[in-house]
Amino acid sequence: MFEKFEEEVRNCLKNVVSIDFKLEEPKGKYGDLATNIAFKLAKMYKKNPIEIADEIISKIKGDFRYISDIKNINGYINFYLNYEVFSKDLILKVKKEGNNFGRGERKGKRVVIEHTSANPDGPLHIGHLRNAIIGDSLARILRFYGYDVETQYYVNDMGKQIAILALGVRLFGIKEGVKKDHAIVEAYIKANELLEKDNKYVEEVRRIMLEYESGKNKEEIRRIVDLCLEGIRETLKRLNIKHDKFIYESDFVYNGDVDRILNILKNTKYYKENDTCYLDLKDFGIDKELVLKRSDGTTLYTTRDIAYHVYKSKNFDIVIDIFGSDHKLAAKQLEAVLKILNEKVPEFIIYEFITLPEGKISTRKGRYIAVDDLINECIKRAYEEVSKRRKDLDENKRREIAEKLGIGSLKYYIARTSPERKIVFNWGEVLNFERNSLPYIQYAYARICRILEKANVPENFGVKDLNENEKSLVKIISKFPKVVKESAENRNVHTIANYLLEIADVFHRFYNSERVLGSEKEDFRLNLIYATKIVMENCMNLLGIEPLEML
RNA sequence: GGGCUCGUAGCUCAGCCAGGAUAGAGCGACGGCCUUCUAAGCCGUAGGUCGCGGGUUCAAAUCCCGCCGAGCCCGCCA
Repeated sequence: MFEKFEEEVRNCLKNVVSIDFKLEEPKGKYGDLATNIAFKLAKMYKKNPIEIADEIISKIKGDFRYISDIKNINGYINFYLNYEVFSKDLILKVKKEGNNFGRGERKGKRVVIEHTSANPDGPLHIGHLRNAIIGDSLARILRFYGYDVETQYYVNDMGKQIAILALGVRLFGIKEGVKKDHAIVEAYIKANELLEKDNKYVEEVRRIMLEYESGKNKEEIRRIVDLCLEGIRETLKRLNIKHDKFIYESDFVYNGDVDRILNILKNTKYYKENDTCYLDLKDFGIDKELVLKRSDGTTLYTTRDIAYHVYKSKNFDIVIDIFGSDHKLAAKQLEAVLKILNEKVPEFIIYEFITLPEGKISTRKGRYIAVDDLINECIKRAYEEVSKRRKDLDENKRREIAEKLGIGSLKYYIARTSPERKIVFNWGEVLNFERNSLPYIQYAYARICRILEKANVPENFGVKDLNENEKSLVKIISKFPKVVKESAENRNVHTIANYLLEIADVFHRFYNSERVLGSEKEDFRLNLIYATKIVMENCMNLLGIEPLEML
């Protein structure tokens, strides 16, 4: 809605000046929108910007719905919002559109987002979590913005690590009575230990790999992989993260795609052979040669990944990959190869790692925190907190709140940090249930729910003489569509998370000094907080976090 | 050594892409606010050479160059 006000300001300025200008939101006690256009013109005409601003303002005329006043402050032209009319329009719109408020128009474009894609050799750990949360939320955001989004989990069910896993399962079996992915990783870790000790197992792994690529152990390995995925999916389900499709890497070998693409590449000038087949990508600024086939003839992860990306390129308009920063080179290589093949280059969302205070995460060495354990710990801590604060609630209710608050807090913590910032994992920070995190947001939401429980939101309401707290609330929620656009177009998730926090912040302030029930403005305020509630819900939906009516 | 990313208050971060009017939050510290819609809240005080040095500009945390510091990558692993 705020964009309507912007549009009005932009249009009236366009009628007066012909150069490009930028609108900004002043921070302090200035207008609701301002432009520095007078400074730009002052330079061009060598005149005082204050005079120019006056001149521009005098030329602006017409009937405006949302502009109530225009003032020249030190050369900045400030536009003031007509809050009475704007608030009414906004609230009516939000009420009418409900959970569709802020939704973008259909773009008619198919987007594929690949995320999580953790190797099926063990449970998800804290590093995968960031990938999954960013990917899932981005999918929700782009869908809401109007794209046709499909999410895919690329299952790396081929290559050395899977051969090692197969060896582990052959030798040690899969423990019963344990969550499948956790049982699988035990065999995997043991096999890795053997490999370090005894060379004969290295040869064994090589043989499994060779046989597998020719299709020999297909069923055996698929069974192990699917078992592990069963566990991973269970974890993702608890996190409210869903993939539309699971795409198996090995399928690109078996269906002939990999060979087909290798043949195409063979006829390019980049293709080279010695013991191996590789691409020389120096023309793309990559010194490192990209090996496509080992000397024993087997393909590599990258080879198969190229085939996967060609498939995505052919079936979608926009390809988005969520990658850890350790995959930056791989991304660059992939980009180069896809250019050679004349296929769509993906947009890479690169995130930095979450590290443990004691060092790097390694599934192979069993040094990681499983997401399952993390979730349980979050819920446990949330439960303690809820129990402390809500002794009046019964056990079941407290457990229910703790479950949602614990998982939501974890997701929120990761979603709100911009991806290029590395995170050193710290229980105290992740599980901060005091202020400024999800509980703070949920608390604002619960406060709204509590008021709305006690009164109906009247259909009709008058709006007049808004105070600062009311204005702030109106303004912040009116920006939601704009925030969605920004978040979607920049492909970032933390914008939404931070915006949601801002709404909660503004609401808490409002709540603290303005009475809703029993006030003279009860009708208006009920409508206002109801609209706030809807916008908060819409935000939480984009983050895959369930709003809590009570905490 | 080369490539990429990050460096904003004691700590954790937003703002940087699309440069503008006194750089925003939270934690921690100190001081206030519960007979009224949940105090998981609100208000106030203290705390900043926006890593350092140049440049572009009327204007730089934001753009450009150099340097310093931290992280990641540079496998016939994935």
